[in-house]
Parts: sequence; C-alpha cells; structure tokens
Amino acid sequence: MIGIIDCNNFYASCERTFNPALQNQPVVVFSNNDGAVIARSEEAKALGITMAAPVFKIKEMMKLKQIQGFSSNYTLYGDMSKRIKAITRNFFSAVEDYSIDESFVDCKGLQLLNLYNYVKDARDKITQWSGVPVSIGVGATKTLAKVANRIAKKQYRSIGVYIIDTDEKRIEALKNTNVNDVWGVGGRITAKLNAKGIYNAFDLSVVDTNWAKANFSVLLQKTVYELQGISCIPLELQTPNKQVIASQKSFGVFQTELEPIAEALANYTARVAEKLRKQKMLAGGIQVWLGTNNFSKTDKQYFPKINTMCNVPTDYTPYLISKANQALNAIYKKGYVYKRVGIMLTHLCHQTDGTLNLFYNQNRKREISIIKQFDKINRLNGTDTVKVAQQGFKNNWHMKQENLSQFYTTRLSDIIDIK
DNA sequence: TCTGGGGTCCTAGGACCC
DNA sequence: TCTGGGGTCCTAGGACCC
Repeated sequence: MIGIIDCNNFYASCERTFNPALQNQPVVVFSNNDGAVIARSEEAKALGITMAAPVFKIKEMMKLKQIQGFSSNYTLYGDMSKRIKAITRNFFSAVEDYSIDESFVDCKGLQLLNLYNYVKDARDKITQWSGVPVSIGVGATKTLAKVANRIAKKQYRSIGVYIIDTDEKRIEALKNTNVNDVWGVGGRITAKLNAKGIYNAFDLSVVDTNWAKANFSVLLQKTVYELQGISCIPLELQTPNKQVIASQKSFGVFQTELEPIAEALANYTARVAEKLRKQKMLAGGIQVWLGTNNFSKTDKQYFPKINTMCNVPTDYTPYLISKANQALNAIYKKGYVYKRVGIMLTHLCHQTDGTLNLFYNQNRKREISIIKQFDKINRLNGTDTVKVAQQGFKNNWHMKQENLSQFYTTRLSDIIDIK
C-alpha cells in the first residue's frame, strides 16, 4: 500500500499558521505580480472564488466580503514545507517528496499495526505539530492513493484519512471521480476521452490497456493499470538530479527597451546560478527566452528563444550572466512590448563531472575561490550584497508584491527574491 | 491597466551513421 | 528493370504535474 500526504490549501494555510486572526476567515494567495489566485481557504472557495481567477476581476468582491489576499511568499512556504516533511519522516520510513506540499509514503507492513489507526494518528500529529492541516489517502498504487486523498478531503474532511483497501471501495471511489480528476489526465486528454464516452475514473479503468497505449500513450496505459490496482509508477526514494533550473518572471511594468530587460535577466540568472551551486551542479548550456503579452488583442506578439552552450560546464555567475546577455541580444528586437524574460540552465551535471574543453583554458580554480567568497558574503549579509554590475540598481522591472506577509520562519540571508 | 512560475516525460521528425 | 534496412541522437512541441 502507498499513501499520499497532501497539505490542505497549502499556501493559504501557511499564511494562517502565523496569523491566528485569519482562522475561519476567507483567505487567498496571489501568483507573482499579484496577478491571479493560486490558493484559497475553504471559506474563500465557499464564496465562489475560483482557482486562477484574475485578481482585478475579484477585487470588488474581496472588499465586499472581506477576503484577505496575500502576495505569494515562497520563502515562507518553502520553509514550512521542509518542516512538514521532517515531521512526516518520523512516521514513515520510506518517503518520496513529490511536490512542495505532497509526499508519497510507503505503507507496506503497516496493516500489521492496524493501518487506519496508524495513518490517522500520523495525520493528526503532522497537522498539530506543523499547524498546517493535511489529508492522507492510501491505496494499492500511487494513482489510487491520489483518488483516496481526494475523498479524504471532500467527504471525510474532519477525519482527513481515507483508505481504499477493498475492491468494492475501489470501484465506488472510481465511479465517484471524474476522469479529469485522475492524476495524469489533464484537459486535453479528458476532452478526447469524453468524445469516446469515457467520463469517470471507473470507465477509464475498464478500457483495454493496449487500446489506451495505441490511442494515447504509454502514460495513459500506465494510468489505466494503476486504476486497476496494478502498480506501474514506483516510489522514488532517491530524488533524481535536476535536469534544468529555470527562472522566468513577468515584469511589474511591461518593458520595451533592451537595458531594463537585460538587467532583469541578469538578476534571474544570479538566482538560478545560486540554486545551481546549492545543489553542487554545473550548467553545460543555457536557454534564454522573451515573451510579449499573450493576453493583448492589439499588441504584436513575439516569443523568441535561443539555446547556447558554455565553453565548459560552469557555475560561475559572471560568466553565465554574460552568456545570457549575449543570448538576449541575439533575440531582442525593438518595437515589441515585452511582458517577461526567462533563463534556463540546461545540460546540468554534477560539480565533479564537468568535462574540460581542449580548446578553452578557463581558470576554474580562480573562479571557484571567487564565487565561494561571493556566496559567503551574501549568505552573511543578505542576497546581492555583492553582485554583478549588469544586475543594476534600478529594478523598475521588478514584479508587484503589494500584500506580502512576513518572513516568519527564516533569516534575512535566506530571503532570495526580495530586496 | 490588469491573467504565475518551475518542472517532468513522451513523441515525431529530421539529420546522421553504417 | 530500377534506389535498403537498421539504428542513434537531437530538437521542438505537446501533454501533464503542482
């Protein structure tokens, strides 16, 4: 048996944990730039606030119904996530951290202790000790655990646990789950499935698995098996190395000129390079892209992107920034209103695995010692105490965050995006 | 005026190899 | 008369997740 532990309304719950006045109040959390709703408390859901609602469309209603809104505070949520996962490991020996607010856990053998009692006790303690309410679903496969988790949240909210441990329960649960609520089935596939007369998870669980592969893909085939109780997606106890590290952000004010865009790009590059070093990795290449406002009906649209390779795999911020800047210059064209710029570090490898370049003599030793001091100063004194000149000082491209909560659980030097 | 950001995996097609 | 078969690697695009 596999369980999934999922935090309820995670970002909204984090805001509440340190602000008790928000208990039982409608609370929403906004995306970057305070643009759209990305988390809602139950009270906010009950008032009809939908997921991804544009903030400007609900401003009126928020005032009227006294709904509290917060800019997203990923420093806080990330730290809370770490704490919850540490607590989880007290109860389960094999844990796969799946996302910021979800972990899969191995429940093998727990039947001997009374599975329900054990899981219920874990759920109550994780909730109490972290301050963030969680739900646990358990089933024979990851996909069934996700189905069980939905039921725990919807039908057994105060208990917070649901276990699919008989075939009768499995069939009933699948019949009560729309096919688009199945893990791995998104909007596009739902439309195609509906057109073929498949509406709920049970319908999907009884199709021929070869048909699923031929008409969709091996992924949907696995989903069908998983719904039948045959496990195809194993617990991944060892977190695989990242393949890419990316950062893109929309500008607080849309930009037309190269200079501020280059400045924003340099700052995003500094952030991804820090992340890269924290994970003891090197980047072999980078991708840079630009985007205009795709919601505009009148603006000319332009979404260029470009890939380039580094001379040698590197984590040296000044080099990555200059490389990113070159890439930007190659794709930037005057005459467009730009909404965002982004960078992705690609071809990642471990620090010890970087292949040298016969034709390029780079003084890695010197770079390593410089960047170590660089990181040390910034760790002790706050991000960007020392920075590359290209990062600039104007920051008029910076995203909007007008309702940011406090960094309740972290030090100044842990703060990454705020200055 | 105004709609997020960071990831993964699979597939098809093109270029190339012998 | 009439032009193979088996393979790899890379990229772009599409789908999905939270």
